Amino acid sequence: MSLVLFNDLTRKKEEFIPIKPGQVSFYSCGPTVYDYFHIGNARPFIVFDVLRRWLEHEGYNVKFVQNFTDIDDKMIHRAHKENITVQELAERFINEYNKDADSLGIKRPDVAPRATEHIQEIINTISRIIANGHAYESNGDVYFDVKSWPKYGTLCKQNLEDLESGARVEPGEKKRDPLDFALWKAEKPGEPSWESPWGKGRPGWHIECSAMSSKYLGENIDIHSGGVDLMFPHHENEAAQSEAASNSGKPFVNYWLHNGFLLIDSEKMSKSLGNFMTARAALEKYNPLALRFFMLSAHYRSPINFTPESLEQAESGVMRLRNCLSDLDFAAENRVNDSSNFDVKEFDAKLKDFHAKFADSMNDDFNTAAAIGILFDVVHLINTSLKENETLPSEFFKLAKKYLLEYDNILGIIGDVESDSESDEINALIQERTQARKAKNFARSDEIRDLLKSRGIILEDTPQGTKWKREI
RNA sequence: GGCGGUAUAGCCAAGCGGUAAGGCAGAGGACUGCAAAUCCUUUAUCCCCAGUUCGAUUCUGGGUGCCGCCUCCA
Repeated sequence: MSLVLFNDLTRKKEEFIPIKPGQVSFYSCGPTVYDYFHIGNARPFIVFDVLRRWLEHEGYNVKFVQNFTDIDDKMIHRAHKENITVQELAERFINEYNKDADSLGIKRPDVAPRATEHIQEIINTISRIIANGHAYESNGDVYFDVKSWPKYGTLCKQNLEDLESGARVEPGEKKRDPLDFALWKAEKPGEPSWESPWGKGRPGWHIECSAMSSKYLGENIDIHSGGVDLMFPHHENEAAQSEAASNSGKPFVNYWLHNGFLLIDSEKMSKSLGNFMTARAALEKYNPLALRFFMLSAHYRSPINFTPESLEQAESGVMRLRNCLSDLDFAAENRVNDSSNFDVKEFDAKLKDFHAKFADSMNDDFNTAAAIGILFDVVHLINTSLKENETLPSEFFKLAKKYLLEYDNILGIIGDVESDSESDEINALIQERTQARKAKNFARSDEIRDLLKSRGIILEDTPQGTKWKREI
């Protein structure tokens, strides 16, 4: 089965056919770096990270671009409030973004362009739109002329009249039509500004993505992703700008992908409701693997509800996956026997069958929830094999681990179970406990177990001895 | 008002024409000094009402509930 994606342009699942065979140009809307990003922002970062990894796994050469919006109203307000420059604010929160994204196991983009480093490209793009007759200058502002662009509204499936009725004009704007949106904003006192053919000013919000995506990916790109709320106006405007600038008749984007909203306790997250949570705060409370598991346990287009219960469930699920891997490692040290009569061929055949199902799920509009289901089937198969066979051939361990790691390389929800620097001390305590158990000194034995438990180390007694693992 | 999404067990969540994956939690059992992990067993008239069909959770129509977008929020 080949990859099928739900394209918001057509509202249908479509077979994914890249512009250049074997290559994917992928632009994902990044954060506005005025604050820590929140747990709702984390969803697109995580799910599209997984899509990117899946494409790479399938052999595509993916060029993944995710921007930093480092100049806009929010940036200006926040910098003013903190009494620092917009640039200082951006530096700080780009850094914080990278910290949190790294913690969440999100691969860095191939290119992470910043709006303020592409002012010239933005100005060029605007100039082309004006030259092509789809934008106009008005007292130092430049606006996109929506009425001149018949395709406007095709992404969000709205007609101009309906959009018009919902449009509002901010005081001080100099638009010809309420639907027109700013490409360039004339300088205001105390705000950062750049020289342009229309006087000093700064870019509007949408134009940076048009300018930067075409610079790094070309005028016609394969995939563009973001949250559903960006569909209108952001992506609608981006498409209009990009296509009006290139004037090539080619679509800006072939596949538009939008993730569903993350709710907190069934409500939209907002500061006024008091249910706002940064990714940083979530990471202090929950394991990153559990956060990823949670994000990937539902289809990316469905809304998901962030609750303490759902995160606890995710943590339990992650533990089950990790237990399998650590049981496997432990058994690999104690129970290898190449003359075991375990049927490796049959095992391999089953794993291959699961592998095909996993791939089918991922290829079916990137159905990570179903794929995780298959992963649990694999885990169950491995657990049962470990249970039913006292010894197993080394080929069994090789295969089991190969598949688990392959899946985790895409999903990133199992993580590393290797022992660490503390292990010498832990092993010494375990040895002491083993002696105590031999002497039927269960009081001491349980004391050691509780001591380690309090440090997040779980002991498990097996016929091959005591194994330990970390809580997540 | 316009556009759109969604409704599956106690909870989370796939499936979407041939009578329901998986996970979490619970119950019983095996194993264990006790645990933990794991294994076995167990838990669903798929929101309601019509219709299409040999057959619908799955398609169509109509309800109802919840949610999102409609100018700078992923």
